Amino acid sequence: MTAFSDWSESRETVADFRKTLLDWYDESGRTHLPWRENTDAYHVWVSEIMLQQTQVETVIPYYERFLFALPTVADLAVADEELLLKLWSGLGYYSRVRNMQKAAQQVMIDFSGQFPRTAKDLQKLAGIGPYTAAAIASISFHEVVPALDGNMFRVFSRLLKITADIALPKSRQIFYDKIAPIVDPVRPGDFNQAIMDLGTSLMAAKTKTTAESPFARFNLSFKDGTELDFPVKSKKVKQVQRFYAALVSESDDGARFAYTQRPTTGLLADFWTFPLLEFTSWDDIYEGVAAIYPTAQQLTIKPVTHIFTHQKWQIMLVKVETHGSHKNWTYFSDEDYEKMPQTTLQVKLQAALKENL
DNA sequence: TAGACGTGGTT
DNA sequence: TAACCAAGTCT
Repeated sequence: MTAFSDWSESRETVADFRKTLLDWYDESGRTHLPWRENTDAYHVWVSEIMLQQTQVETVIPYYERFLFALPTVADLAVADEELLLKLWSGLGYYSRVRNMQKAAQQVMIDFSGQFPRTAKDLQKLAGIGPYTAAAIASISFHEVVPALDGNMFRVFSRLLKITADIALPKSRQIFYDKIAPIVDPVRPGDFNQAIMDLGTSLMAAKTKTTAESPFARFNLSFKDGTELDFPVKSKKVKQVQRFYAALVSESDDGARFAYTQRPTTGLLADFWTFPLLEFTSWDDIYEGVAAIYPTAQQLTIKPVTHIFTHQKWQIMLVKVETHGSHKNWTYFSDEDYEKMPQTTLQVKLQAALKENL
């Protein structure tokens, strides 16, 4: 092998890389993960969806609970949405679980209860894109396809100094074409999982390769000291600040609080929260609330803050007295509230309320 | 295609 | 702290 040169065309070096990777995986891979104990497509699917943009440690308890409550795809297909959202509460990206039920119904109706066995067909299911399709196809059905996730982009961009911008969708094909011939034809699922483990350990985002690494000799960017320049990634989203008053309205008997249901589309779709009034700046909130509810009392000194990917919310809890009915408000007792699926945002608001009542 | 979509952890 | 990262997909 010539230093500083692309080895992906060399049959010998590719074979060497596969063996090095799989030997390392057998020795150092995270074989103890619950979803690696059973390669049944349903199990792999549930884990892959949960793991999207979500860390392993967070997922484990959710995964165990979900599989216990819904052991088969048939169970998922007919489950109540409220149960699904309960099982997902706090995990985020709630469209994932809604799409999972759609996909389960597709499997039952369009595929006679059997998961499709190829990446191409798996992508027909709701919520399954190119990454998840390839992961399931390779792990459960031994299809020889690369599962291109953030780890694989990073690992191969460094190994082969691929400069395509991973923020651009069109770059996926460039990576796919480069990596597909490298995937181990005998153990494609293990190859993909090994790359993920590699990407979270020896080749994590801010980790630099050492000369002792078994992958140093394959790493072209390590050889010329440009490792942390990869992957090339352009897009950046800036966070928007938003300011809210969360209205705490007790029913006449003092036993229940008012809630409103969020719109069916968009952020936290369909979840119930305290009624929220938005203001353009922090300073407007006090006067703004007082204008509508003259007897309003501020309940919190510091606002509750909640950060989404693209928005930062600051919410002040305000106790209000209302006269007449608010069409969109519903009063729930604590007992009924506990039964409903809740987002982390609402859990924070509720906790702040209990502390300050 | 760029932006929306949750949450928790790290720097 | 604000920004960025973590097993992406949908519109």
